[in-house]
Amino acid sequence: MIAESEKVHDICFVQTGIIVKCINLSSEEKLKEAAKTVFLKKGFAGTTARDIADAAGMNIALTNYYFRSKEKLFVEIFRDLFELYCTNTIKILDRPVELKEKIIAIIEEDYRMMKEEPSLVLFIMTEIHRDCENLLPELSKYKELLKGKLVGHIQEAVQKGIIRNIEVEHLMPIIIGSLQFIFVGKNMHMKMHSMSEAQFDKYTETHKNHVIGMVTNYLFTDLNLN
Amino acid sequence: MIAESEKVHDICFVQTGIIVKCINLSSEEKLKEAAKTVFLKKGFAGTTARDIADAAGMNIALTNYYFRSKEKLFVEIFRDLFELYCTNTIKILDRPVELKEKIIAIIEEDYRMMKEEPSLVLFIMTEIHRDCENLLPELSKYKELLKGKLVGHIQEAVQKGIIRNIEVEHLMPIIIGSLQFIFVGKNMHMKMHSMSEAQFDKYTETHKNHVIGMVTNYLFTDLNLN
DNA sequence: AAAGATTTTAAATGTTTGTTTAAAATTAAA
DNA sequence: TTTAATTTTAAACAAACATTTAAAATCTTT
Repeated sequence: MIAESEKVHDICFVQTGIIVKCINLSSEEKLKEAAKTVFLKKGFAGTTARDIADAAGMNIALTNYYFRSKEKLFVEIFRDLFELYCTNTIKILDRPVELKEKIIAIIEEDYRMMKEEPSLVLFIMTEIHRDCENLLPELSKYKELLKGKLVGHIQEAVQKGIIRNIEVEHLMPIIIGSLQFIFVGKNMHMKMHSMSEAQFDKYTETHKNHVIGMVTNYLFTDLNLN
Repeated sequence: MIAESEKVHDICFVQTGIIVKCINLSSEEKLKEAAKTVFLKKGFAGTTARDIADAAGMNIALTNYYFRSKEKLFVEIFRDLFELYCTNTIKILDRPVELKEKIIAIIEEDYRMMKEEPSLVLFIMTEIHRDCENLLPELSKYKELLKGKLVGHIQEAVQKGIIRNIEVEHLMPIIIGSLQFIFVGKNMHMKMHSMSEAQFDKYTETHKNHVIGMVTNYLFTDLNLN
């Protein structure tokens, strides 16, 4: 028997050598973390209950004991990840800075998120493609949040003539699409140009800078030319 | 019974007016077409042998009779679809027109292809993510073709000062990324903005025009500003 | 029309799937 | 320390899975 204090998967907050707080990840949490990793890698259809149990180092029955079914566990994880995908952008819109600065910050933050979880976007798109209705019942929440925080700002900027007149539905894809595409096709691009992980990191950073230039150039300059 | 001469999907080898050999490909082709549809919709892991047989209206054993296994059939279909994905772009590069015109033509052609097969890009990215090594053993073929046809043209244009100095590895994603992203996230965007299929068509066309403006603007104008 | 080759079928194969069960092990409460 | 509640386990479950088989049906050749 392993003593409680020796169990792995604890998170300890240490300040100047002293353990301030020590949280023992419960079996339920360990299972969910392991499942998240596997689902992100293999998707819902490609993941078996045994994959999850193996990744967590736990018994095959525990998924159903804690989450009742593979699908219920998946939906829980998907909701978390979709919120991560959406709220990153939304919280930036609250910053009290200029629109151009905001848009650059969105791209930078999006880049940071994808660098941390490169398969997140492909995962979300794949699973929505598979089962849109069940996975996005509350999409309108994010939709309203995003629109509410953008529309006013955009209209004001359009009237002032500092930004191109663009529908809000097109603005976000214009801003984030090109960079997210690179991560969606990560494996293809890596194989295509024979890149290592480190080289891919450099590649995406360069690409991010191209995107910042391209997007701001299009939205904020030469409005009379097109 | 339908007479042999009236059957569709026959391929006949004729030499000096005489039928030397006549192969009826109907069942094999029907099966492959049905499998292509199902794989595009559900992916490899989400598709069962029964899904394919049902879609083709044929017996469950025929996949193995004609293609030996579900995976061999899948690989065959994936190769076809990946070629479709790549060669569309490559053949445009042969046109004897200016670089700017070529890039616009690539976007237009890409748009046409995705309108015809909206789930193609997501399918390719998902499957490469799942099994890159097995699915892309001959990727270098397309890589060389693409680079060979672009590099010279780009370098020349850069020297003439008519295009921004950009690495060829970044050029294609800059051109096609933003628009392909819209189709990768088709279901999400449709649900997000409560669009019908017809409305999505209009949406993508508008987006395509934004992309053309944005890309050409970035690549061909104001080179001194950034 | 008969013989031979090919295609299609229904049934069965063994494996893997998600899930359940009931007992064992562990933890918490008395 | 004993009892009760909870967690973990190994085993079993039916259903679904890809694939195979051998017979039936169809087509081609003679």
